[in-house]
Amino acid sequence: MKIGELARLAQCTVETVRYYEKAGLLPSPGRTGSNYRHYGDAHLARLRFIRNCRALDMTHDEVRALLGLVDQPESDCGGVNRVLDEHIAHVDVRIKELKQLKQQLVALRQSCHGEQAVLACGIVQSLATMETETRHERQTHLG
Amino acid sequence: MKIGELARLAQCTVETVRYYEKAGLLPSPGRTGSNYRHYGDAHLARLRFIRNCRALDMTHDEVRALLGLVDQPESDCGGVNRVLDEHIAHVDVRIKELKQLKQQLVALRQSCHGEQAVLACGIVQSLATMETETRHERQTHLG
DNA sequence: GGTTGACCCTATAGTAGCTTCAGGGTGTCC
DNA sequence: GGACACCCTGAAGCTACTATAGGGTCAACC
Repeated sequence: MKIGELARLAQCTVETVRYYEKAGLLPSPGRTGSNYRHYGDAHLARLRFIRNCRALDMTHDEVRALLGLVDQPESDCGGVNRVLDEHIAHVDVRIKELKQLKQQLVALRQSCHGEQAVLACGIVQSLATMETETRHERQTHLG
Repeated sequence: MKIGELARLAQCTVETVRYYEKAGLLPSPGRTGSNYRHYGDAHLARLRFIRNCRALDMTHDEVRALLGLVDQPESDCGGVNRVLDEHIAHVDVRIKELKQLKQQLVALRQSCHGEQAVLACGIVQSLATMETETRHERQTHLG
């Protein structure tokens, strides 16, 4: 099949497919006489795998790691489990970070007591003077 | 003060300060005879404001909106409250998304029943065959 | 035979928010 | 005058794409 059909079947764009090829996630397919990419079912399966991983917010490095493991089908699946467990841990960390962030934001929001002037607004004053001991270094790739 | 001291006081890097200037968040300071940037306390206050907003995961657009409001100190602070409320809503949405993602991941993780071969692993099989009706479009700038 | 339209190709630039690097100038101490 | 910390600009790199420019291919229709 040609790239347009592949993309449709995997629910992504043609540009994304070409991008994955350049990024080394999807192997380069054969070409027709007119230089069109020509894909088979194995390509579709691999692309679906990649899209599913991406839908689960894995990075390309994580996907690459999984694909590397899948390409050794007789080896045991401990590595797969490990990648997933680490990814779940990333998600957990990010949820905790965001919950803490929300608390900070709600507290900040409450420091405005309905004044009229921006000058007197508790939010603006806090943002201007807060010493950022509250800095959080992002622990994961999840923004 | 020079850029190095400013950066130290605001807990960021010199490069970040120059980047904020180019991005239009921090006004261009005066220059010394040897073309060094020369900052005053107003610059420090503004930089701290920006860094605090960024520590709260606001985008540059959100920060720009807040700075625009702050620069009209007599106007009322309803706009500030609105920016904050919207940002809190973004954070809420992202927390919900991540919780749902975690559920998917945990379910996927449980589909491995301790097989040895990658080929038979329920995780790998799911990732290869799942139809991604579970696709989630990101609703916010928070990754 | 010409042309329309859907599809394909490559290469490049843009997105956010920085970080890093190359290649230089400045200022002060010893 | 040499070492070293600091400053400057401009461009490239990061992630995971998306978009754009400028072209080639193929089948159908008139």
